[in-house]
Amino acid sequence: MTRTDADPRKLQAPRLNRDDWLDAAYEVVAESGFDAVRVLSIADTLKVTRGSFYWHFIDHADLIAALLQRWRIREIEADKRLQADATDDPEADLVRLLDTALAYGGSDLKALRFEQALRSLGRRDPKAADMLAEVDAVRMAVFEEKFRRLTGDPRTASELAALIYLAVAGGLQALARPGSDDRIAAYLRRVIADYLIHRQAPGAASSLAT
Amino acid sequence: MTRTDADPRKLQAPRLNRDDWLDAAYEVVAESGFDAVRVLSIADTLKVTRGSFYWHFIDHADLIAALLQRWRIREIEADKRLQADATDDPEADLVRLLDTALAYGGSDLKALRFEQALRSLGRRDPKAADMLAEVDAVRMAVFEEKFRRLTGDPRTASELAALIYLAVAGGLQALARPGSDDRIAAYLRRVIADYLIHRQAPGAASSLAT
DNA sequence: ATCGTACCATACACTTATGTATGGTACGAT
DNA sequence: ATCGTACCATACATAAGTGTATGGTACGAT
Repeated sequence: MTRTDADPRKLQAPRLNRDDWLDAAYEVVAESGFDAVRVLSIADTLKVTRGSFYWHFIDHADLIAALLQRWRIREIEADKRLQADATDDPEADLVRLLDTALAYGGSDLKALRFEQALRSLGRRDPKAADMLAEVDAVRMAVFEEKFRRLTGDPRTASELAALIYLAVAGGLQALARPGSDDRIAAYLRRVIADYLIHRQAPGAASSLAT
Repeated sequence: MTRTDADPRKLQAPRLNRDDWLDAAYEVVAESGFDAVRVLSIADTLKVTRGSFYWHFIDHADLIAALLQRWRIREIEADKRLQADATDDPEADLVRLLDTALAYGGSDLKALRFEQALRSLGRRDPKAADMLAEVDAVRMAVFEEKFRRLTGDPRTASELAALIYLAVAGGLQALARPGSDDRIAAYLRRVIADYLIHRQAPGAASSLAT
């Protein structure tokens, strides 16, 4: 009754762990980018002093590294979950994958903003760039597998997967803007479904051979 | 002979002007983002002290604002130049526009990186976001005008223009990565030319009406 | 020749950030 | 009951950055 009220959920638990700090840092990154991650300001929002931080982390770089690692693990596991939901209809799977990808901008906007900040970091930090490349490859592989079962040609499959990934990335960039339109997502969905999944690009593979 | 050698080009001119500072800041932004713009470090690379800076600028915010303004003016003028090169063949114009846009990632990589950093800033700074929206609108209008002459329908034209812009934006994001492939640009060019310019999406406009 | 102005250096005050060292406290285990 | 440990506060040292005030210097104009 004095301090640590035995409430079921931590209401204002004064004691923190490593993940609490990571969560708070995650918010800052999604809001203002990696360069805005300050130990001092996070400590303020957590209602503790920096003494807490230097107990859970060795230094500032440790925080950033842990944040990247946690993102990496979670994203790869999310893709594993997506691949587990496969049916015997690759076409339906592709549409479903596209839906989840495009819903990224609507449902989990914070995660999208974090990833954008991470891509911004990746242009300077090689470690971040490597992680992004790895996660990108894993995600593309999900699309690629569907296309391979759909078309048979592995080369066309990898190219189509890359193209979809690029278009969705560009679309999400726009979707993350305030005042963005649902029509963009709808239009992207339509065009990709019509052209890439159903019709395919005649001679697209050979055009790359040159 | 003592100091200001009358060489045709400024070799190591000790005296600077406002644009020299803007140029140096531009480099920093393209390299490490807006958050890395330090008056002190730029003064070091320019081989002067901060006394020079506070002569040409009133403060740090002034530098950033001037940098944004200069970018804005230049981009709008570049688009005016593009629109001036119009022929009577909107289809050929579109292909040419696409070429210049995709060459963006290859030829002027520094400008692309600057713009990426600017978009990263735009997620926090409303002024930067406004400028980006304005320049985006101007660029899309260039595509839009071609599509309007090509299709006749203004609605389809604006939607096609938006889609091309998104796809190119996503593609450039990937093209800016080290070890990126020319094949991505080639493939994007092909798909957009085939599908959007030549064939068009049947029923694409009506799909957006719902 | 000097005089003003444009440009820069120097020195100071202030703020914000990191990292470290050390002491304090609550809480479960024994 | 006390004891260790996990967690946090406090205090200190240091660094880096901004902004300001003021003095210095080169250079063209007259």
